[in-house]
Amino acid sequence: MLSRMSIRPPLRQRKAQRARDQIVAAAFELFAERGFADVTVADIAERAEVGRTTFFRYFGDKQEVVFSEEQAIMDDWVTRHRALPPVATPDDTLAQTREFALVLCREMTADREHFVQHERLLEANPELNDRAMRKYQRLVEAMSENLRAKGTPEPTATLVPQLALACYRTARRVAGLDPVALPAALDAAFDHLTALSPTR
Amino acid sequence: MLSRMSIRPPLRQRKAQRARDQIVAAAFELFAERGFADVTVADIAERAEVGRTTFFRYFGDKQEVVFSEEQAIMDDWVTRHRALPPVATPDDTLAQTREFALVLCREMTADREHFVQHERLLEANPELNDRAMRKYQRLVEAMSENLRAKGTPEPTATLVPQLALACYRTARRVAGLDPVALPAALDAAFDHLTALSPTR
DNA sequence: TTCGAAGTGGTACTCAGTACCATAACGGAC
DNA sequence: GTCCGTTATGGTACTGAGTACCACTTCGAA
Repeated sequence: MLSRMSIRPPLRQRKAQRARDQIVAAAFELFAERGFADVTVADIAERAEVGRTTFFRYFGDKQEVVFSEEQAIMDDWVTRHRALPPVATPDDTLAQTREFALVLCREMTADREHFVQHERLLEANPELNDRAMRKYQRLVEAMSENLRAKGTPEPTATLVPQLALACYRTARRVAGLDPVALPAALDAAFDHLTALSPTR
Repeated sequence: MLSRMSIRPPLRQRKAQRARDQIVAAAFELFAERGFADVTVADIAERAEVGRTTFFRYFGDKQEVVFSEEQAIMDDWVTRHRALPPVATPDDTLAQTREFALVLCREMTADREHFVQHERLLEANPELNDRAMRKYQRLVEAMSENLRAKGTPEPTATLVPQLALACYRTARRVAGLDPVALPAALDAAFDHLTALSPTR
């Protein structure tokens, strides 16, 4: 009966999800203990009680496991961004993007512990930072794609999301690892951006 | 006599330079033939007539050889940027950065063949693109550091170079691989940036 | 219960990157 | 030129990521 009411996914899927979760949990435990570089995929697989092969069936490479949660979140962000109403002028595009970026920033720092841990992991491992940049870049490109689909012309469609990223990086630098200060710093960065004028 | 007049570096250094050049040449030949992924370090070493070990003495990893020239150029850029006169306002900082970015952009696309080949290589290999982004980021951070050293306060010191990067990426997207169109597109991106106003 | 499909994990491989070391080449001294 | 300390070289051997392959198990639907 309960199984008829709640649409619970088939056993196959639940098992897969459990394996995935175990791998992620094992990986983060080990990374916290020894650091990313000193943990082998075999270590993770062993603690997660799966085969080494299985690890690679769930994650393309060792780095991906670090971003396993981010991916779903970003997909959600892109979907929500697509649902925003179209805007007419570049200024409105910037305003809308700014607001949206602030929401993302707040969500991203909502779990403060998690945010700090994640950022520390990236700081300690350049390869991970590279990968994170790629993710950000993909997010920004997806936003540009959304804007184009809603009629925003170039170069605004590309430029404005890139500006948002520039503001985020600025905020990230100014606020450091403080998850509370970050949204405010992002807002401030946008203020400084819009305060710039075409000197001469 | 000639050896007394021209200050030619000791044999050791010249040999090292030759080995380096051979490795780079061999690597690019092979990448052009088979693509980055299908060339092993052993292949490169063999064609360059050096040991595999020697390759890693000159380059930290396989990717670094792709950026071997860029590194020296970027160092030069940073030095020249440091030598720029200090400016007082954020608007002036933006204007100076804009001008500087345009110069870099022109230099970067001066050798059109090379530029196109390099960009194609990056497009075909995400890992290389990641690394390139790291390089750009480092350049931007160095510029921020220079600005700070010359008294530019935060967040301008961080924001403005990041904005320049945002404009570059926009230009790169709009102009595609066309090295001639790129500087103009960059200039246009800056125009659009400065045309934005604090709506509402 | 049975059968096809899909997931699992073991074996074995390639290749990047590192450590180590014996040997060769250099450069300054005489 | 000869000698010697220093440094570069490249060979051997190792670890670990990532891939290919495959026999075996488990699931799900009939």
